[in-house]
Amino acid sequence: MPNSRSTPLDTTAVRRRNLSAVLDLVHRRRGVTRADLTRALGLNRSTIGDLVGVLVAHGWVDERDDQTRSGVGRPSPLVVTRDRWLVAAINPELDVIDVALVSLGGEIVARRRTFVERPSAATAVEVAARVVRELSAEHPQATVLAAGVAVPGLVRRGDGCVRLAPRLGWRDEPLAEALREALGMPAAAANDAHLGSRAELTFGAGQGAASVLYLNGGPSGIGGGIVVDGRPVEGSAGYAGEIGHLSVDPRGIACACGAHGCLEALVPRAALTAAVGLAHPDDDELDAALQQAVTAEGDATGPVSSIVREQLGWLSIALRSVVNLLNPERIVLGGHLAALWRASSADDRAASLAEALPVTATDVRIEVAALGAQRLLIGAAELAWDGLIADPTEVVPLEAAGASAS
Amino acid sequence: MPNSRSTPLDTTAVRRRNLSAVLDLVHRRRGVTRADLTRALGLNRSTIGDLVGVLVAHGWVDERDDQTRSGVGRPSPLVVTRDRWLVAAINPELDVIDVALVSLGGEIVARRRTFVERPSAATAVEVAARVVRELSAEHPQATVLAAGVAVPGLVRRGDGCVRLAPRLGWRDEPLAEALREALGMPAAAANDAHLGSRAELTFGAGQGAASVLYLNGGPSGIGGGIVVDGRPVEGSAGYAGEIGHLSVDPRGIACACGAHGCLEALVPRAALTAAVGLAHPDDDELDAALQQAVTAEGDATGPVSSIVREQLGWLSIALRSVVNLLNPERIVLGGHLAALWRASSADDRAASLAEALPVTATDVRIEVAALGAQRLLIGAAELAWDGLIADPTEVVPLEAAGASAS
DNA sequence: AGTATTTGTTGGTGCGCACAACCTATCACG
DNA sequence: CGTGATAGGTTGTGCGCACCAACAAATACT
Repeated sequence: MPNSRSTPLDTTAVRRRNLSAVLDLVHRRRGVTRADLTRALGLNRSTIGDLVGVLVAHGWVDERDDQTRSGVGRPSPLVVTRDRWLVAAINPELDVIDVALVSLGGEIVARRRTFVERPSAATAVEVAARVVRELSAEHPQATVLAAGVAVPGLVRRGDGCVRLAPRLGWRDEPLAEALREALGMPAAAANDAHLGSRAELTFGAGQGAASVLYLNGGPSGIGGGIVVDGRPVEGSAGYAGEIGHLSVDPRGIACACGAHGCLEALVPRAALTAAVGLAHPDDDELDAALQQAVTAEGDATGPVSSIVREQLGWLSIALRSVVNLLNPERIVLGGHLAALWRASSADDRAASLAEALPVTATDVRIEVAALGAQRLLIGAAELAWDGLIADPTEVVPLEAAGASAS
Repeated sequence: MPNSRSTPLDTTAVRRRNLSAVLDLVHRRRGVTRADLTRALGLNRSTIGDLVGVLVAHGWVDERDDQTRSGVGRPSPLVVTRDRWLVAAINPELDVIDVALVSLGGEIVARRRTFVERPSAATAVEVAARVVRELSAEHPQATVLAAGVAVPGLVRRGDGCVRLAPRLGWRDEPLAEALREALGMPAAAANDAHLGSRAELTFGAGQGAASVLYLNGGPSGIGGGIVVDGRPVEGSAGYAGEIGHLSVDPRGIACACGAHGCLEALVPRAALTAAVGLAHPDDDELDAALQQAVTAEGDATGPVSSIVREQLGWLSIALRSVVNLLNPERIVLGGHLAALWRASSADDRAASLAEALPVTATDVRIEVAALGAQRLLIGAAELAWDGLIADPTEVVPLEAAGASAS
């Protein structure tokens, strides 16, 4: 049943939701006092005490004294994340399969990069499953409960089927299902830019904002993630956020997607790397080189500055459209778009939203992504955490938690 | 607290939510059997019986035998909307203030159009309040509980302040507040296109879809409403949905907003009315005249057909961008965009999403708005219903309902 | 040391929903 | 036209959960 104002609830849903709300807050803040929880959630002190007790019993969190705090009144114990339960985060790329174990609070506990040239989906699943088992064995005190995959391509909502990943040459691969079988645990897959935006929203440059627009520039194009009222926008089938294929110039050059004048065709990373004369820089190297080149030129008419300026111009047109369309609170730029932004002059940056509607544009903050190279793994972990945080007592029966917890 | 996975609940929230869910379903379907409710909401039969009983006691709904149904088993009573409680819907326009009383189920019970040339906000509030009282007096068996206003302009989220309504010449008018005071009841205001999209979503061409993109073309421009996963997208401050100010051609002509190449600058209603030689046609007249002109020409190179074709071209560019960005399930076109769509050739229509990403474009259904001239009033009523349906027992104490009912 | 302040703890209360058993109304079929 | 099957409303019981109020504990201020 779509578009209903509210879904019905039963009595057990109350407990589930409240446990979930507490755990979620501990997750995003990595440490909260019980007093904080009562204030933030508006529940009764005794209720919070009870809920935290349940989470402790199930091995999700620990309680300990809060040294740092001071002030009148009885000190409130700090509720902190624990490494008893982990999730696996997986990011298959052109020549490497990146796997990590991530704890509650989004911290990477272990990470291993395995080099494989253009893996098939089957190979990727196999390698990922093996590495997850290896890393898991190296952390015997912890248990991995679920997995999330960040895929550079279009992933169908619901079943996590990769409809198209041009960079990897995948087409209609039931990735999440295969991984679920190979690992014997819940697994989910989603577009990498979507997950990047989730990571930035929860732990990075999007923190505190309710509606965020995230644009990431990579070697194969520009992807994006949209967050509205705190919820990621997936679109009806999961393919939302393709900001790279916004039409920016109807008479523009052809794009790999078959259309003309797409943003990603007009603002390619390759143009920037070529301008600074680097073959395969990572994002940090590109960022540094661009800044250096622009300062060296000193003048906005220099060759590198001109390219930066031209690209920023196209980006501004896209930003203007999307700002008018979605009225976001914050825009987060990642990858080469971050480098482009930082290399642009203050004037050009200030002018980037000059053509957007004033009421909308004045309150938008444009920021550079904060999470760097771990972004996709953290985002993939968030995806895996979703189901667990939504129902913390279902996934981990009390006996299991009690049995191996000292 | 923004972007949290779930908000906490208390025990009373269960009742509230379930009452709200039942009432909402009756509202959108205008008549549901108790058996339907049990199935749709997944609650126990006894619970549904109880909830319906409460709604009946508070004067929201009636129960009566369902004549139409047939089949084995005990017949289930039909839960139907009642006219005991109404909301006021208000739509101030350039030269008329349109006021209606709307019942649960979105049906217009009474409507009065009052002609006023370019009213100030104060005048509009005064006239609206007077007309609401008049209509209210003509329906003594009913009570008006809340009001909603559809404003042709940018309305701030939260307080319903009209930041800018160029057509009316309003600027920073605290409309909702003024109306709340004048009427002595809750009042809310929102952008007219947003409310149009809500009306189409609930009762019109958007029914059944969870993510809908709505574009409406009027004499003063193109507005839009976005619905994602069943929820209207307002943006951080309420100004989302300005599809008319999507950049479609960076070298295009200047728009009233100060930018260049906005969709609404390139697809003006005036061009179509001029092409068919009508001065001030309403949407239906324009639609009929366009269809007639195009069929008369027979040929795609005729003058009217050319204009239609050119406008559809620009519209297609905008649709392509937004489809790639939001992956909607359905697109609903209203006003002159509906006329434009219907006057276009089948080939041109089929080609309109040719440049969008195939996975996204194949499942999009493009439809023409279904609700006609009542759309904005129904949408404004929806806005007013929001608060009432969210908490049906709070607004109407039992005594009040019992006292004047029966 | 005494008081004010903040917070955790405990037992009692109310309430909403699930469940099961029972009752009722219709249809189908011989 | 009666009997069985089917669908669905009705009633009473029990459980779970959050709230509340009073109490206990741990700090800071004077």
